[in-house]
This record gives sequence, C-alpha cells and structure tokens, in this order.
Amino acid sequence: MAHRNKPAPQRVRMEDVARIAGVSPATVSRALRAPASVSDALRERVNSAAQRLGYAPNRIAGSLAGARAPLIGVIVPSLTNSFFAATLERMTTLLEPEGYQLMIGQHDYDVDREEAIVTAFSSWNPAALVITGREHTRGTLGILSKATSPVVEMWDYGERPIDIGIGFSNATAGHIAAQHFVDTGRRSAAFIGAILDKDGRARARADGFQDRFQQLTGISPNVLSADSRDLGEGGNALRQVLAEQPEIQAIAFSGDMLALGAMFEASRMGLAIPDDLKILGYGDLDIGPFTNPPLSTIRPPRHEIADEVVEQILHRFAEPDADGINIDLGVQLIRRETA
Amino acid sequence: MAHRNKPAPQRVRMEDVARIAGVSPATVSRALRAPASVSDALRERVNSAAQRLGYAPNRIAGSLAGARAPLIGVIVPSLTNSFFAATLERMTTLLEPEGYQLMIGQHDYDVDREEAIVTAFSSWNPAALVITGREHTRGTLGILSKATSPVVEMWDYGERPIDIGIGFSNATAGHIAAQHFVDTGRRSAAFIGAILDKDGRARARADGFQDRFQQLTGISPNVLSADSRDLGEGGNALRQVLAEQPEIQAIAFSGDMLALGAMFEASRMGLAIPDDLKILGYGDLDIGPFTNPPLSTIRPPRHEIADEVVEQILHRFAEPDADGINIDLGVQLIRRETA
DNA sequence: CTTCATTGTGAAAGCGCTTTCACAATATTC
DNA sequence: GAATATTGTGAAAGCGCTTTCACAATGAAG
Repeated sequence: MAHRNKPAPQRVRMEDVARIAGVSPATVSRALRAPASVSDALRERVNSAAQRLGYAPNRIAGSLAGARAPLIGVIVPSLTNSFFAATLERMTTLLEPEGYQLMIGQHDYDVDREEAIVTAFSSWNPAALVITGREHTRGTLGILSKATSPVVEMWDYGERPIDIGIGFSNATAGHIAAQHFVDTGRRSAAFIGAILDKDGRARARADGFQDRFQQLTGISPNVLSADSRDLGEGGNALRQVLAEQPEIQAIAFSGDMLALGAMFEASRMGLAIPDDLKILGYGDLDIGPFTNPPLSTIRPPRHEIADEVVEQILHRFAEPDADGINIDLGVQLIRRETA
Repeated sequence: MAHRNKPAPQRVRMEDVARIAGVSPATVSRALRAPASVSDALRERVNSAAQRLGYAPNRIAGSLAGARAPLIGVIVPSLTNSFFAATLERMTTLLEPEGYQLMIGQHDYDVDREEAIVTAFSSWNPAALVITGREHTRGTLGILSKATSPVVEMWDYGERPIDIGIGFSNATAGHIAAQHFVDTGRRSAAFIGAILDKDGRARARADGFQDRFQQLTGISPNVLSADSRDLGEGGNALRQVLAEQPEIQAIAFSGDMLALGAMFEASRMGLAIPDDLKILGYGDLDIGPFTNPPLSTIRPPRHEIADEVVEQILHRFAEPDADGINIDLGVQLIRRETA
C-alpha cells in the first residue's frame, strides 16, 4: 500500500460534505454542478453542508475527471504593451464570473517562445487557447490544429484562421494612413516603426502604408525600424529621417509613444506640427488628446477585440460543434491636429 | 463499469511511452522528473521514446497526484496599471523557464473581489500565491493564513506580513515628497490622488505627505481625491485646488499621469512650472524625462519587486521550512525639473 | 565465499473528483 | 389496479499521473 505523507492541511473534501449531508459523493457533485438534476430537498441539504464546512471543490481533481480544465490560456507578445494589457484586463473581468481562470504567457514577439508556451499550455488541457496574431511556427500550428478546445487568434486579420480569428487588418491601417497623407496634400512621407523585424503586425502596417502611398503617388516612402517602442526612439528616428530627407512632409508611426517622442524632438528643432510636418500615431492612447497639438492617430478596436473573443469562446462552449469564424473589426482614423 | 465518451484526441500518455521504452510507467515518471534517480541507459531509452511519440505530460494529472500544481496565482488590482503589468511581465519571464505558469486575477481595488479570487485560486492548489498590498478582508486572511504554499504580499510594506512581504513603505514615499517641498522652500502645498477611497497605497502616500508636511510646517495640506487616474482628471483637480487655494506653491500627485494632466492644464493657464507651482509625480513612467519641463517624480522599485518576489518564492520551494520574511525595497526621489 | 549495504526497477495504491450504469421509488397512463 | 414512463440516487470505475514499498541485482566488506 502506498502511503502519502500529506502535510497538515486536511482540506474539506467532497466526501466530507456528502457524509454531513447524508448523501453520496455523486449526489454532492451533481447538486453543485448541475443543480437542476437533483431534488430540491437534497440540493438544500448539500448546499448547507457545503456552506457549513466551507467546502471549496478541488479544481485539479475536477479537471482530471472532467477532461477539460476551466482554464483559458492567453498568449500575448508583451504584458506592458497597453493594448494587450487592456485585452487581458477585460478578458479576466468577463471570464472570471463565468468560473474561468486566465493563464497568461508572454513571448516578446518570439515565435519560438510562443511555441514553447503553447506546448506548456496544452499540457493543462485548457478550455480554450487565445493567441496573438496569425504568424506561428509549424510546430505551433501543428499543436493548435490538433487542439480539441477552441483556438482564438486575435489582434490581426487574414485568411483562414486556425479556428476563430478576431482582429482587424493591419495592412488596412497602413492604407488609411497613406490615403490620409495623400488626401491632405503630402507627397513626401515616411513610416517609422518599432522592431519591425519582430512585430509582424507593425510590419504589416508599414507595408500597407508603403504600398498604398506608392500606388497613389508613384513615390515609395521610406520605412525605418527603431529598436524599441520607447518614447526616446521616436526622437532619434525623426532625426535620422530628417537627415536623409530634409523635405519630408508627413510621418506615420507604428505607435503613439514613438509619435510623441518625435513631436517632442520636432518642437525642440523648431518644426511646426502639422504645417511643416504631419505626424500620425497608432493606438489612440489616453494621452493623445492632451499633447500639444493633440495627436492624430489610428484607433484599433481594443475593447471590441476582448469582448468579441470572450463572446466567441463562450458561444463555442455552449455549442461545441459550431464552425470557426473570422471577424474583421476594422480600425478608425482619429483626426485631431497633428495630421 | 463506467464508460467515458472521450473524444477523438487520444493524446500520448505516459503508459504509451513506457511501453515503447520497455519500462514501467513509474520509471518513465522518474526518468522525466528526477533524471538522476534512474540509470543512464534507461533515461536514454525513455527520453527517446518520449521524444519520438511527442509526449507531453498531463499537468492536471501530475498536479493531482503530486498535491501541488506548478501554477502561481498572482492577484493585482489592475492589469492596465503599468506598475503591475511590469511586475507580471517580469514574473512570467522569470518563472516560465522554471516550469511554472502564472494564473492572474484582477480585482479593481475591491477587497471583496480579491477574496473571491483568492478563494477561486486556492481551489487550484497553486504552488504559491502572490497578492498586492496588505489590506485584505478577514475571509482572505483566513484562507491565506491556512495556505500550505508560500504567500507573498507585494507592493507595500508594513508589520507582520501573512508570510512573505516584499515592497516599500508608501507612507515614506509621502514623507519624501513633503520633505522635498519644505526643503525647497514651499509652505503651501497639496496632494492630489486618484480613487484614494479604494487605493489604500495611494491613500498611504497621501497620509504620509499630509502628516510630514504638517509636522514640518505646522500647516496641514489639502488632500484631493480624483475619480480616476486618467490624465484628464489631473487638470480638473488642479483647477479645483487652485480655486480653493490660489496661493498654492507645490502639489504632489499619486501618479505621473495625473501630474502630467496638471502640467498641461498649468501651461494652458500660463503658470510657470516649477517657479509658480512645483509638481511632483509618482511612478517614474517612461514619459517623465520628455515632458516639458521634465517631470520630477518618485520611483517605486518596480523591477526589484518582481525580482525579489520570484527569488523568495523559488527559495521557499527549495527550502519549504524557511521562515517568512519582510523586505522594504525603498523608494527614490527622481529630481528633474518640475520640483 | 558469504554477508551486508547499495542501487535500480516495477506493482499498485491512491490524488479528489465526474459520470455511467443500475436500480428503487415515485408518477402517469390505460 | 396493473403496466409503463419518469424521476432521483448510489456504487464504482476511471481521469493520468506520483510515490511508496518490496524486491532483484549488483557491489563492497569481512
């Protein structure tokens, strides 16, 4: 016989509740998770016994017997990026009352780390897996396409999601920026992005910008990649662009912070915004309306993404055989004064 | 006999690996989790079989048999608050390679929601529980003090942590602000905070400021609570303070964003910073050095907190009988130009 | 060459739930 | 009033691992 040296804790088990309520453990389980399947009298007895003992079901045991853990894995590139933080915040808020816990993973825009996290997460049999973007390693794709639980790819849009896709087209965001510059009479433009080599979505915006601008004007705009999305880099990048193209009239950025850094630098250099130089951000951070002049930007549907992700997951839980779905939530140009 | 309608997935189980390797499941388990306890030859055989089959252990089953899940629950007031986002980011980065997953909870400064999350988390038998602050409901305290896994209270400092305490004294942060204003010759000051009724740590800074300023000058400064930590509120609050005390010379804020909002408003009103009015933020956000003039602020040890939390948790895992510990990481006045 | 200590391995008993199946106890119908 | 349908409940078999215990097999010591 195997002896386990379980320490002192002695948590209340379902069996204890069953004994107090004078029923079998099976009935306790039913009373707790499918109250309708049990008679009123028993439900009462079980609930009050559970209450009295302070019973909290062991989720690990429940998940093993069940085959699915009430756990949702969410994988994002970065937790400090306010987009993803906002998505996560909203997702926990909506999912926690439903009894699901969020397990988070962060890969810093590294697809191999993403694969490692996906692998680790699937070891937990999560009820759903939410992942950022559409670019993954073959390994990730392999695991995800074999998954028996819903898989959501968020924050980007494209053909054929693995299962459920919810986001918007980053290329379109780039198109909108280019179109806006041309519509407002600028012929010399550039795009400044952060870590474009790693951030595929920023890259897609850059490419979308470049293509559309070129298509409209015949001029292919410069694209610059900064080493980080810090404010300071915006200023550096601006100087660099100006050195190459002193005549530049408009710059689109991959993020508001970068744009803000460029604005600070521009004001230091005595450039008038937007007359000398238009600046267009991306992200619509809270600070936008307060900058001087107020920052024009492109607003991704951040809250809508989280809401839709949760809705689709819950829908799939309710109807496990439902088909996959692919949703483009679109972006919006927020025109303030810098562009 | 109970029949289970397991769906198609048919994941590889330990038993399969055992069969291929020609050993017992017990040996596979040992080879995988305590490689040293098994002979070289077997370890090889097991590893290659596991590799070949693409075996990924079922963490749920492992956790049930084990009695502790490789899961760490982290509870923060908000995920969009960049302090906590940074703490979480660093914690995942450090803990993931150790094989631990983070489960996150968010309670929006509501101790009752905190209790609900703590309850839910302990149902998972997490290897450790990390919680923000030192103020909890009796229920939370009851659960936490019974917990058999390490419990860390972070981002605040005070007497007698439940188990492990890692943070800094928010009262001291307030003292430093008051001292600095007095040292630099200001006699009329105020504190503007966000949701001081809910955020106990901001409240502690406010109280610390008020007490020390009063102690040094005999004048008790006004304390104002804004409804949110948004930038816009900073401007509103500034106007409100100015209406009551037109002679005000210095204001400390509970956050840099609020301070920034006040700076924008001040510049709109034609006030010179810092000559007419000193402004001192809190948080040391990235934007600080770039504002005009650069924002003076108080820097909480954000990275240090995450690092220390992880270190203490891992230490406790290594030595389960180690005593609790209480660490004050201190804060730092970052003097730039606004104060 | 025997005796005792040292590994290394397998059998099997759980971990605390969920769920199927069987079966009593009722409610409904003719 | 008998035959049938409809609940409601309990027994028990797992879910896929970990870990104890027993016991070969080997090495060291006398």
